[in-house]
Amino acid sequence: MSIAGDLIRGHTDAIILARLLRGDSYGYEINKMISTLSSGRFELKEATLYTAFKRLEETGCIRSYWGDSGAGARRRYYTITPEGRLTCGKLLEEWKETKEIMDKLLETEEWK
Amino acid sequence: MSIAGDLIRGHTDAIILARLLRGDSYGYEINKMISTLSSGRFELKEATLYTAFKRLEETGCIRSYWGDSGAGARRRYYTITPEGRLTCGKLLEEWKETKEIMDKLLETEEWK
DNA sequence: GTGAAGTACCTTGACAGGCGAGGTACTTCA
DNA sequence: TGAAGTACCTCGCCTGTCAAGGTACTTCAC
Repeated sequence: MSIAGDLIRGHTDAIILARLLRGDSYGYEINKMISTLSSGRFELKEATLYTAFKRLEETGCIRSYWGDSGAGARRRYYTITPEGRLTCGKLLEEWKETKEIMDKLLETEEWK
Repeated sequence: MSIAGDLIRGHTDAIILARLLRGDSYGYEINKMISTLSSGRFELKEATLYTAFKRLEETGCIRSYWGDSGAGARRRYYTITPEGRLTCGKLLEEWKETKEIMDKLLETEEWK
């Protein structure tokens, strides 16, 4: 089964920020991580990812810099900003709440 | 805190179908249920709701009929179809999976 | 008897995020 | 030499959400 994009819509920022909380990273790696951690069931498309980066940078949640790549393709690294940490905390909180509420709404037993 | 619609995007169909699994209902009531069960933190907008009904009816997941309203505004009731039950099961399964994966992706501790 | 508030439905058009498709550029290895 | 992997990026379409607007009926307070 593959999970459609709309299911994680609104959560991509949270995923990215949570990853950056653990240290700087770059697009390709983050994409790989998502795919790996989800055993290939989630897959953020590149277009989606880079749009998200742009959005997050514009809102001041992350900053980017070019890594010095002696060999191989150049990488653009991203760092989370204090602003981003704040946002991330909020999004994590929201996810927790979303889960709780969704579980309540999807309960097929007992109603009223 | 209020949960933006994008957070449940892609899950509205599941919410509606899960509700109809418990018996026929109509738009206004479903909306109220969502608002009540979530203590006002989720709120499907009417436009969203009716768009979803239309979509679900077009895909054969639900069927509608006008309730005989002796008094008060007329109500359009919705029934879940066998097809809808199937879809609902699938969506519930997907939600479970989404939760697991999201939790893994949002873990801020341990990476690698 | 009138006007607000509640019940109940519906449509239109704007907007935003995801993504398919396409592109660039470099390296490694068969 | 060319395929496959790493790594970046953009354009334009599609779809779901929602603000705003509308209709129509009932109840209840003033």
